[in-house]
Amino acid sequence: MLDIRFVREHTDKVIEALGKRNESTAILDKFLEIENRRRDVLKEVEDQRQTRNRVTKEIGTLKKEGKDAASLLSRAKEISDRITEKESSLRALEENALQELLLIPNVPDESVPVGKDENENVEIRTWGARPEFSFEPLNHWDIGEELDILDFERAGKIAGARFVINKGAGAKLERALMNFMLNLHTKEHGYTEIFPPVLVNKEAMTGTGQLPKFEEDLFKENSKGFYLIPTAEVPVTNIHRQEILNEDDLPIYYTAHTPCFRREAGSHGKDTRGLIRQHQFNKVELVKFVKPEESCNELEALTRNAEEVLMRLGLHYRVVSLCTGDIGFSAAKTYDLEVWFPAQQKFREISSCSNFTDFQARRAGIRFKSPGKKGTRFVHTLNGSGLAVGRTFAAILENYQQEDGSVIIPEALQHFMGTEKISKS
RNA sequence: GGAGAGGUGGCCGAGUGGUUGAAGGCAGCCGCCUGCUAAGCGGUUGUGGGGGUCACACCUCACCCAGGGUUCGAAUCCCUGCCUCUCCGCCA
Repeated sequence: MLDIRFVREHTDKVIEALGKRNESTAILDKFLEIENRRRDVLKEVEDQRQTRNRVTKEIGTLKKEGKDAASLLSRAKEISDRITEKESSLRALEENALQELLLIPNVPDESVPVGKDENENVEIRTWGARPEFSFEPLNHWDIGEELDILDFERAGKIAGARFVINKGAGAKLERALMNFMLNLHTKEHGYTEIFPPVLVNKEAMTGTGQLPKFEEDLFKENSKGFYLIPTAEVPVTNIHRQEILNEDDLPIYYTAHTPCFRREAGSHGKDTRGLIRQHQFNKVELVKFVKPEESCNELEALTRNAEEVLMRLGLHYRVVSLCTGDIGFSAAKTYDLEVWFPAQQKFREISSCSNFTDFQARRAGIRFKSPGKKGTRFVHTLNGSGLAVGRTFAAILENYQQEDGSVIIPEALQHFMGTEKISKS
């Protein structure tokens, strides 16, 4: 969420940001109206509390001296009643103001290209080259089923659409990818491995910005009100919720491998086949907590860390800077990594790396303190996929498929797979 | 699931319902002192909001797990929730 004072004092900037995002300023107007009333009532409440504190103290003194305080008592009672009344309307205003504020998106960074939708995203760089095939390359789901390493049909039987069973070498490849990615990030990129809960509470979901706006994207557990995480960003960022970190502890780098769960409501008919859009998928996530002045550079570094995975797997990809109309609600800036899918003849998102500036930190109350200095500041949080395992799996099948139906295992993975190739058994 | 105990500042730890934002200790910071170090002496140190200032100063409100309640007044009393710990049972 944005700083209340910033919204109040730089309303023009917020209006501009909403405009760039193609969003109406209606929420802002509503927020400001409530906020102004809140401040008026707050002033009244505080003035009256001050009076009450004075009278109350006097009563205490009189009682101690054994004097009569009856007249003051009735006056104090009167004031208190009035305060109680005002307080309840103040509480309502505070709650309403917060609810509106939670719906206002982050302000895009200056460097983010202005654009309406994904068509105006800007390609930053590409790596590698499209693989050449002497035959018509197959879709990964056909390859996977043919090799008997992916089973969508039976997954449908036990769970439903948008689920998959990995089998044999398919299960092993999934595991190899997770190990490869985690090893790279922990051993070479300096991230600390985390294995967090995948069921989280409402506060955690609000902290990273999934709630209240995107409830329909989430699976909710009914008996205790847990939510299944749509990304490890949620539990891992919330590790430090409501904490004041020491400046010396920053930056903090975490990586986590978790299953992710998404309702995919509103994407009926999109990517109905294959691994691209599943209700459950594995992902290795990168999360950073950094000082504000460093978050821009940290985003570049984080993105490079994710790219390294693709480079080592020898997968052709490009980096795209999302335009203002396409960046996520909580993000100030986002780079998407898109990997080449030969069968579809297009680049598909495989990682999304974002700088959330202080937007999540303010929601989640993650601050830091400099030793010897007064006050605290909000950290900046960043995260990115490093990478989505299912989509990486799919990309490997498609890019490394052979004419005989087998799939070559990229060298970086061979050690984890114990084999150079997956063939039909 | 059953039975208990407990949640106070960066940490430890006090706290008869009325100058307690909170004793004391530790740690930190600033001085002083002592060949150096250690010790010693004095002072100082929470967070958030509102007002105020060029900026300080300063004024004020709130905060002793969270949310309600009792009261003129709550860290202190009552209720609910959350979390932690111990014992029993169950369990991967």
